[in-house]
Amino acid sequence: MAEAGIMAGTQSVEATLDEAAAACAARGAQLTDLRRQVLRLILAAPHPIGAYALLDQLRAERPGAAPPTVYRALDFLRQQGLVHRVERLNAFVGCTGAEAHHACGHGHDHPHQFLICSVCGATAEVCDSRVSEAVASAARAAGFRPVRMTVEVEGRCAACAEVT
Amino acid sequence: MAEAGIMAGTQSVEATLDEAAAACAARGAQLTDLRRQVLRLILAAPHPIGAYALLDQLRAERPGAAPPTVYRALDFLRQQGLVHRVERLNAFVGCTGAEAHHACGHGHDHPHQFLICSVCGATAEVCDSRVSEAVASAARAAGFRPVRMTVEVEGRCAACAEVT
DNA sequence: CGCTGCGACGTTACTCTATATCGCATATCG
DNA sequence: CGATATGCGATATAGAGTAACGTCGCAGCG
Ligand SMILES: [Zn+2]
Ligand SMILES: [Zn+2]
Ligand SMILES: [Zn+2]
Ligand SMILES: [Zn+2]
Repeated sequence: MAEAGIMAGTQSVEATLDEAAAACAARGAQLTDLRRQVLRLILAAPHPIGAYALLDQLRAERPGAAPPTVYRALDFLRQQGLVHRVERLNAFVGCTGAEAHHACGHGHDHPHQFLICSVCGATAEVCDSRVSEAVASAARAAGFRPVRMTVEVEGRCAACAEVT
Repeated sequence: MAEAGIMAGTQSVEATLDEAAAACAARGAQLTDLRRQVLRLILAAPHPIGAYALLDQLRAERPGAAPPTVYRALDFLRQQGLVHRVERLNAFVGCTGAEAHHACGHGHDHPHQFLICSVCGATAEVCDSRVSEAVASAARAAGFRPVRMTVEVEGRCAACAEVT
């Protein structure tokens, strides 16, 4: 596990961006310059990043940027499964589980879980089918028809747990 | 408005408030008038209610109320396990799983899951230990030490699923 | 060519959510 | 009595998200 967000050197980010552009194109969508810039900022951030922090950084390249600018890009990136929203943090993070989903045949709106370290802020995405099935099963047992689920765990990451 | 599934009549609300006051007292905390008013509003609401909707209603009885007024009360009520926050909705709801937790020996910060109907807005709290254990187990498998978890499922409740 | 529809983006102006402070009153204790 | 803690009123500000409208560029078409 390449430690939540600390991975991704600059090269790797650009490579990911190219892959993302290809994936979008394959679905008839296009990763425009703006969307690419926003995705680059998210991937370059060490941790989940808020919409307004994103906006501040974006303004360096695009002075006219306003909240709708970044939110529209975020909506697109989320639809494409390139970015997830961390509800507990009101922040956004790049999807790091794509390979697994492709292997499992999942589309671009796949079930996932977040492990959020309350010490260092690192956030890791995991995709445990036992979890998603347990949740779905509990929901159905209550007569509920599940569509989307949010599973976020707060605690201490491996690195921060050692220090204790 | 008993549509939210597990609804409480007005009498039941007052009874719940008395129970809550007793539970707080047993822990050395006090359910003051303000906190009681806020909890009453939450329990009387048919659905999870936002902090500012709460504030509007609170001002009817307490004209000077301001955001910190309601947020302080909410913080207290959450600490006491009387109220939960629904992250997906930025809203608050009364705990309806208290009996189960007492039976299980859980304290006042118990693991729970929400089923949120995207059609009618009804939100049900369930406490499935298989879910919380599956999540905790997945977290530990990643070297993570879980402390608190948020599990929220969006979909259709039994009533709204029938209509299809 | 001009017309039209559409998607992406710019721009303004808001609403809603949440927190930071400051300050005052009371209560409780040594 | 002073000292500390809690509850709460009041103002201000930060952060998150949306509505509404306008503009530009481009594809399709008569
Ligand atoms: Zn993902
Ligand atoms: Zn950590
Ligand atoms: Zn509960
Ligand atoms: Zn429903």
